[in-house]
Amino acid sequence: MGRARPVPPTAYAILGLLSMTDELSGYDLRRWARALRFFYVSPAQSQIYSELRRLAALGWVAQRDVAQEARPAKRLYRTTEDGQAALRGWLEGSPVEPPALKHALLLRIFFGHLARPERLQALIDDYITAARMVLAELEQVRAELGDDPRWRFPAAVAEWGLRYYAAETEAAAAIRPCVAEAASRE
Amino acid sequence: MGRARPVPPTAYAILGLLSMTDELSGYDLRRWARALRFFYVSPAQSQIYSELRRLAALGWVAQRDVAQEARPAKRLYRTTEDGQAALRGWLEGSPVEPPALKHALLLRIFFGHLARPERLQALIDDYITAARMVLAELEQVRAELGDDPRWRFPAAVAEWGLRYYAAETEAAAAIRPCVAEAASRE
DNA sequence: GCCAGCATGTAAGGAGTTACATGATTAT
DNA sequence: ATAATCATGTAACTCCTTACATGCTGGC
Repeated sequence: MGRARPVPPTAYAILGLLSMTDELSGYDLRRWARALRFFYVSPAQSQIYSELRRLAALGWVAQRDVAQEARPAKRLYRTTEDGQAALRGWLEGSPVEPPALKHALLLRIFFGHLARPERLQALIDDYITAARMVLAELEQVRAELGDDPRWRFPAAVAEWGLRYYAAETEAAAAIRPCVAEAASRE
Repeated sequence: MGRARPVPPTAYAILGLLSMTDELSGYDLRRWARALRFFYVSPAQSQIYSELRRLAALGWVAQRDVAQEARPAKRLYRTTEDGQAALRGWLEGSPVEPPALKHALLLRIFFGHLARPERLQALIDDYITAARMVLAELEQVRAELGDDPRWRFPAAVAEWGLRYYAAETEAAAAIRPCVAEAASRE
């Protein structure tokens, strides 16, 4: 019973989403997976389907085909006992990867010596605007989750996210003058 | 003169590092690239070499082989005029990708209903410890950069990083009790 | 004797993406 | 008319990673 090669986090993410619901199609999952976008790259549609096939092959999800009138047929998935056990094992036993961040704005600021300062400031301003929009979204998400114990953990993550994006706007605003200083020099 | 397919950000990152220095080998770059690790996944050694070959093929860097006694031969790279122009074009003209985050801890907390609360708390504690270590590193980096105008932009990024990781420790500490609350329920 | 450092490179493969294909229904 | 929604799936490709290969020098 050799443990096969490790399953990627995205597969666990999909399995986890299924574990919080009853039965979902790949199409449904695409919407659910958007909930991850604040803290985890939400997978492409094609990947959702391929991960579902992987999970089915592992016996971690069960599938059921449902015909519909006037709509394409659905394939509904739900977690199996093995799937729940796999998720629990992942949560309890596997090492947590360090967060992977690719911050394209910071990459550009890092090489800011080659840009016009006004351009950098504009990029920072755009970023603050975008972060504020995420904040607004997250506030709504947080409100929708309420204090329903069923969504306690997503709610905790949303609260983290609120702090996260608030800190981003503050950090962006804080370094904006440094870039301005560079502007007044050249 | 059809614009070929876009060059990945990592290539610009390497080009940018070369633009801040005189001449570097792939081996040297591996160390320099570590500076990116706080805000951008720092590339694997093999990728550094392959990106350098790509940049050389584009004419954005020039290479020069240097024989050494008692050491393997070096291949030193420096940016060309075209390379500088490409970097400037990237900074000024190309759209900034939204930050991509893969926060494995938050993914696990999101699915926390399947974990023992003590486990989640331990994960959070580990994360806080790790974030504090990053903070210590960043403080040192920031101190080393000083107020040398040459490193103004890296310094600004380091300051962003200090806020970022401080916010992470705070967010982690803030949601820890929510997880604890779950513990007292079950 | 052994490991770290210097220095480059190949091979294999996994994770993830975009774009395409199909086709009916409903709303604008 | 046209777009969005429902619903799944394939093809091609890129990015990036790990592991391996090579080999000399210097310090402990």
